[in-house]
Amino acid sequence: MSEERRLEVLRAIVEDYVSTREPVGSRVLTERHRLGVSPATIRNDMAALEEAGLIAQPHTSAGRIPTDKGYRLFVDRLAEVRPLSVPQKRAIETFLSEAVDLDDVLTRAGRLIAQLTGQVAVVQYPSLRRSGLRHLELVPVGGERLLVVVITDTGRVEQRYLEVPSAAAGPDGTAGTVLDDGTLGELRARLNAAAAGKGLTDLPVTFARVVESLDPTLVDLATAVAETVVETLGEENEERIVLAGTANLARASMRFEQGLSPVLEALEEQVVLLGLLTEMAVDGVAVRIGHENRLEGLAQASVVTSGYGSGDEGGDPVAILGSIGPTRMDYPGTIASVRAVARYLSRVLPH
Amino acid sequence: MSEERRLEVLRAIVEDYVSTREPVGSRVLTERHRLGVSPATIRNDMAALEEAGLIAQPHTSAGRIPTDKGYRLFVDRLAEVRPLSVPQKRAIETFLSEAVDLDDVLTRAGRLIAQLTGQVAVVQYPSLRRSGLRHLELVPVGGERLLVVVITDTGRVEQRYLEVPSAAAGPDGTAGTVLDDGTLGELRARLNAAAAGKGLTDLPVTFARVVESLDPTLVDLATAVAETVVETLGEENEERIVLAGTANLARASMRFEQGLSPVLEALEEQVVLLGLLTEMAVDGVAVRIGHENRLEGLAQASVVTSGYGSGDEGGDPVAILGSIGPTRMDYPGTIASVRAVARYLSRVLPH
DNA sequence: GGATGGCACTCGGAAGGCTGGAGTGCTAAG
DNA sequence: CTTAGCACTCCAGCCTTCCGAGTGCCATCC
Repeated sequence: MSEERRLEVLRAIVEDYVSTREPVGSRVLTERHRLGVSPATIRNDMAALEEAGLIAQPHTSAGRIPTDKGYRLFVDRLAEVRPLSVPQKRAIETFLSEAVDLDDVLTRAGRLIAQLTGQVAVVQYPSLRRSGLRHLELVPVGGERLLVVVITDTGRVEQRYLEVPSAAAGPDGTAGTVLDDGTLGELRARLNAAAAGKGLTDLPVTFARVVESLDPTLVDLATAVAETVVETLGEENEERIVLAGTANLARASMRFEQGLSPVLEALEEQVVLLGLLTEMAVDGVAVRIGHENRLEGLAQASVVTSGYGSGDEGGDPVAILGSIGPTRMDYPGTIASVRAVARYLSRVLPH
Repeated sequence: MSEERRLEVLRAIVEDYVSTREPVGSRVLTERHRLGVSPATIRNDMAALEEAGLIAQPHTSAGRIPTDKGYRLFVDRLAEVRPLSVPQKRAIETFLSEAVDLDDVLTRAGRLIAQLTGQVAVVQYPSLRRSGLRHLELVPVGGERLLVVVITDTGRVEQRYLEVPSAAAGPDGTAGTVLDDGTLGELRARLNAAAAGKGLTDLPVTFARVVESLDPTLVDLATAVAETVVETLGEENEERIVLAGTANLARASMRFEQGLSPVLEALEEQVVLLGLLTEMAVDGVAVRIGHENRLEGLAQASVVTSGYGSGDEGGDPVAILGSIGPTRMDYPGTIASVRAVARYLSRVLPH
């Protein structure tokens, strides 16, 4: 009863079950996989695999299906990486290169993954907290409001409205003195000169230094702007997520035993989903199978993710993307797709 | 056989069917609705309603359900407007006022509608083509690229990268001469001064005039910028949509006879969905019932929309939002929710 | 003439029973 | 260790039965 063949049997079971969606029995296994032994032998192996908790039978006298643990072993040791085909790679490249801005890139990445895997895709926006400031823009809006536009290293653009602090307004109550183009231009120039390239950690100090050196009438305004910028970059809940391919879910709905509403619900809880993603932040590809996900709703689902935007290899990735599908998914294919898109994305994004 | 009572019967059927999801028979109708007549009488009325194509039976010896035509009549003549409760209104107001920027407002609006109606919500981004330019920002990125940030009347921020035309670069091949802060600042100032508030129709002319008056070394660059801006505002496919409450769909999946995949598919086709929305553009609330939607996938669904952002009443709305659910939806409730959110949105948005 | 009560008829869907086939585990033999 | 044979289990599909809800029509009443 060679250990080796037993694993081969496990692989066969996983592959068959994934492609047919039916519990697989000893007979079909021998027919479809040239294992060189008879069904009876397979049955012995299967008994051992079941003993080890790698496979299970839905009911007596039914075929076997892999358990979460079985999938785990398959992914870790049995799955062969299957690189994408050249046309596929080319498709990714062209489709992504057609994007006009960051939003567009991420949306397209989502659609790509959804289409390649036939599952749901999740793409997290580049984390603001890990981004540096590229440029800061101040636009007066109406008399008393200022639009603060923050452009990050990663090409993300965030905007916040700011009520101009009343103390900054002229003595007659109008804000004319401060909000004219010249003053604002100078403030912008100073702030930008000092802060360019700096990240969340350095910014407060940097800004403080700039504020000190300013004309007293500008201090209040500058402080408010600085605060807004730091807040914007520090906001945790402002993290965004793109979902794509929800329709795929419905099409594959029979694959989820308990219906797909728990899954859809989990997907709608963006906060929770974000937690899941950041938890999985690694540079390479990570796989969570079934109950390995702490989320109730995803107990029947597996999540395949990869970090992206970590520059040219190494370092913490700037955000995560991935694909979510039934535990009985095509792991090698999904992993390949997710990785491929993540890599291209890393290359395309400004770094 | 009074006409009046017959309509009353129709209303009763719609209301019962919507709340119970079961075909409704003559007996329960008399029990639940104090119509003051016997089941036999109701049966006569129902025969007439069926004759008129307003109701139908799924099978012989089953109760009646409203047809699309029946719902239409109900919506047009029978439904009583049911305003939202005060706490509900307050909830909308506070939730929307907490939003930090446009993206956030629209996302929140979507969630609100989804939650209020228990259905899927659709929110279209303010149309770029109907927006005026509020501010234009030019940010140098690396040596040879320029980030063009366009901020519209409606608070939408769009960004485009622009390769600096080589002719604009200095004779030595570097772009230093043109892309320094001073020149750029001047260009920005000129363009902004000329273009502020102008819309898609006026911009080309305006820009052309500015370009004429510029230093010859700047002409190429300015032209490129102007082109980018006009392109950005004119792009039709760049229209965006926010979806919310997809999970609600799954929860109500049994309400769709043919499963929900056609519906989900229709929702994923953003282009198509946009077409649907723009087709329904009216200032007030519009309702499309079942087959009135040209989309195959939405034959079992109804769409309730409202324009928003049309300033203080009147004029074309700047975009559309709405809710999509099964034909057997709570029309009065949905209409009230959609209208309420649209109104608050119109108020909150910069105009 | 409209409203009503009575009655025969229809039909969908749930409940129960039966059967075939796929699959297992065990044992004994190679 | 592998294999063939065999008895056993159990699901899934199929058919049948049966009940209740609901209808349509007719004769009757106000």
